[in-house]
Amino acid sequence: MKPSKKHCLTQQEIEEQLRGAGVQPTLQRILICQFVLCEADHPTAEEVHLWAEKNLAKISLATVYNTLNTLVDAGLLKELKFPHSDKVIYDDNMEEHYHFLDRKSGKLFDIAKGDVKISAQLAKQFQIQGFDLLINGNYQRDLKKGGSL
Amino acid sequence: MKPSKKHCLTQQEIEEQLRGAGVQPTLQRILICQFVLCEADHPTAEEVHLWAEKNLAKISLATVYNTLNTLVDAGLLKELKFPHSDKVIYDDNMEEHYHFLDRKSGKLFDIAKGDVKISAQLAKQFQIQGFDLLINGNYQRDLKKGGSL
DNA sequence: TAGGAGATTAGAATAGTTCTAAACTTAGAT
DNA sequence: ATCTAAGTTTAGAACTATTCTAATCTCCTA
Repeated sequence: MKPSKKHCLTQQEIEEQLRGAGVQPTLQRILICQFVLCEADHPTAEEVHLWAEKNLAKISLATVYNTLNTLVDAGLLKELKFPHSDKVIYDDNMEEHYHFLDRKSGKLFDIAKGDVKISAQLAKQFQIQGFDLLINGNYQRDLKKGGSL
Repeated sequence: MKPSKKHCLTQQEIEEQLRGAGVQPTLQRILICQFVLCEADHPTAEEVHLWAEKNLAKISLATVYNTLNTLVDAGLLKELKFPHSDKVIYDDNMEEHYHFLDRKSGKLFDIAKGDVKISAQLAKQFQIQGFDLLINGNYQRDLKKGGSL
């Protein structure tokens, strides 16, 4: 069972990433990066705020939004919106990719672009520049024998 | 140049459709159906409201929302949400289909399911039930010689 | 150790939609 | 024609997610 944390970064590394992206590495920003770049999985602003409140005595919701927007502008985070929710979802996977939505849990999974083939035969008026694809269905963990539940 | 109206219905036919779907055909509902089922193309609630105000002396925004939700529940209309806008968009095309978004104009086009082939090679944990696909790009009208602009 | 740019903050504002509770309309039984 | 009950419409309040505003705070540079 591998850990679900994608990539753990030290505070140093986060500071460097921020500075490299032209963003002043303040306490609040470093903390939020720790969460959104290392721990979280498709969090909403609300989830980031909740987490930040636990890990930083005092932080305002406005700062959470400001920071998330700053990170998006700096190219460290992607902003996503899906039909099943009105909340913006943040994704630190900066590769172009698609998503799978588990209908039961509402949980999102990244799907590599290479795992899906899309071919569209459209009238030539339609000049395709990109696809937004949300696959929805059922995520069934522990399918293999000896699943650990 | 064929008219863009998809299917024109008489007031009678609309009343029948409503009754058939178990919805009382009130004046407001018939009027709104006239617009969303016959005239409009992917309207928002706001657009429906604007149109309704012009064609019916007095109608409240609440009624517009109530009616649209009633039509969705009755299976006469689909509710769509896309990442480029926070507004719900209504679609009277009840076939399963995809959409094309013209980046410049923000205009949406229905894309028949058969015009697009999607094949996903995912781990078997992912049991696919459906795809939400938004193709985005450039809609270039008048590509053929003799375009009428 | 003062100046100033930039960051943070609380709370107001905004947008889109839903809720509430009262008034109105309608359908059906008489 | 009349009554009643159920269903519809309405204005405005409420709600949710997010952005804005303007004051305060921080901290780099000189």
